[in-house]
Amino acid sequence: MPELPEVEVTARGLNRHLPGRQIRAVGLLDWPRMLANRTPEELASVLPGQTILAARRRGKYIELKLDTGGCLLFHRKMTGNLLVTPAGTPGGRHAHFSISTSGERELRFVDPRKFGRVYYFASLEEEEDFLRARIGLDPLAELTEQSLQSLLSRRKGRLKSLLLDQRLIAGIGNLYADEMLWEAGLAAERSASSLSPKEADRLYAAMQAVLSRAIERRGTSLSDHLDADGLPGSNQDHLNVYGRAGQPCPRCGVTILRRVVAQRGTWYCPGCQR
DNA sequence: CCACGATCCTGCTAGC
DNA sequence: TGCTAGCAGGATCGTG
Repeated sequence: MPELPEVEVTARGLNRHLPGRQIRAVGLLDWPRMLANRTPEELASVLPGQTILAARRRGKYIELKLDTGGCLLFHRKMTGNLLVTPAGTPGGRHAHFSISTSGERELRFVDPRKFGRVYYFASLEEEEDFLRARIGLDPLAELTEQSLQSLLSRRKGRLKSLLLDQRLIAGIGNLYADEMLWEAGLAAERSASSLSPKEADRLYAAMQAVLSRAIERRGTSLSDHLDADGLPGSNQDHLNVYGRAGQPCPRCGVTILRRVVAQRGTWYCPGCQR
């Protein structure tokens, strides 16, 4: 599932390929539900002629800024990939949206599970209103030890629920939540407000380390993630707990367990997570 | 405020 | 071997 590192890697790739390219046409609209706030006809009439200025990550969303002041926004959800290919490359049966651009390129949204979504906003204000209601602080660019402390202290629910709540901290999903909780030696079902200042700082450091290492490894490709060039990452070879039930904890050797916390499969080490 | 369940989808896998 | 039922999960919405 694409989380912050996977989305960041993809956004960087798109930002190498797309700025300066002009949209020629919209194609492959076989799954209209993928267009969350526009009809296929609206997109086909408004996009051609617009030039892509830049790509960047917003939480788990990818934003393509356009020269008319609007933007496209993508959410990959579980199995979506955004790929840049030469024009005319066969799409495969799971490509549900594409735009062709100048320079004989094509941007494709490939998503077997069809959960992914595409938004078009005519102005950045419109986009900001949308995002403001959905994404909070960026864990790498905006969150500080102090702001994490403050979020934790105001929240009585489970620690893992807080990490997964995009309105508070934007970008962490199930896999990296488990990995950073393991790194910090904290149990997922702890009440967020029960963390000591020392534990909160440990969580902050773990968050920075886990996310930035995963970006360096170009993301976790357990099943679906590919970068904009169609290449997998390598972080799946460096997971400590996620998906490793029955195997020994790399830190203390105790057997890793799986249970459900906050409605999500949760892998943890009962030996070193308290 | 918080927990829990349902929904959307299809590929994969556990189990018969 | 072949089939099927059930699981997985990000975001959102509804209920307790």
